[in-house]
Amino acid sequence: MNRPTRAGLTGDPLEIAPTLLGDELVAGGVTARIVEVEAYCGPDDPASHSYRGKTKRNAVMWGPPGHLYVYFTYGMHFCVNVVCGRDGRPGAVLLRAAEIVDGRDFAYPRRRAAKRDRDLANGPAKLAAALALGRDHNGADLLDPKSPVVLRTGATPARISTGPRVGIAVAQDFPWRYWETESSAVSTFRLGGRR
DNA sequence: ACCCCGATCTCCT
DNA sequence: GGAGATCGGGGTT
Repeated sequence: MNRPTRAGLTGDPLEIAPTLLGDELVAGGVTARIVEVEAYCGPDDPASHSYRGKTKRNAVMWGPPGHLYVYFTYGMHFCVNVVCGRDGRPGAVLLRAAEIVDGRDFAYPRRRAAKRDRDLANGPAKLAAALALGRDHNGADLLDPKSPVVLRTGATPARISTGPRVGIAVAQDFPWRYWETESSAVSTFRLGGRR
């Protein structure tokens, strides 16, 4: 089992994001092969939680790369990001979708609405739910084998597509979303409203 | 105290 | 495949 390096996760989120495709996130008895991600570029990116500076909520993004940034949304869901900023600058890659390659028996009961394998983690909050990730995992070191959630390297997909990020109303011109072209487990696209 | 934000589910077509 | 309902928390005033 290959583990990513801290250096390999340090840099411009736009460069790190596609390299995470094909990697595996392991938690809660489930292994998820990442098939869709989005880059969030800190102070340069109005859609990033870190755009307006450091707060208690987003502090993890200023920490070392390779840690998990977990945020709560819609009053009932969590989404997870891999921190990747260089020199204490905030940056992160949102993990949007994955294929469950191991531990389906754990994932299904956590994803009551999932009818088929590809529904288990074809969205950021679904991914978090399938792996039972939540508040407690915020700040976890993905490179520490003792961590409750770890990352493994996997083969980068042969074909990668890019496009606008999902559901955000700013910076829509930037193709900062990356996905494995032929994966059936990518999320459904929505353009953000407003503004 | 207020306003803004967003992912998923359940129907329905 | 699409539309509408659902909810709690973060940040700022």
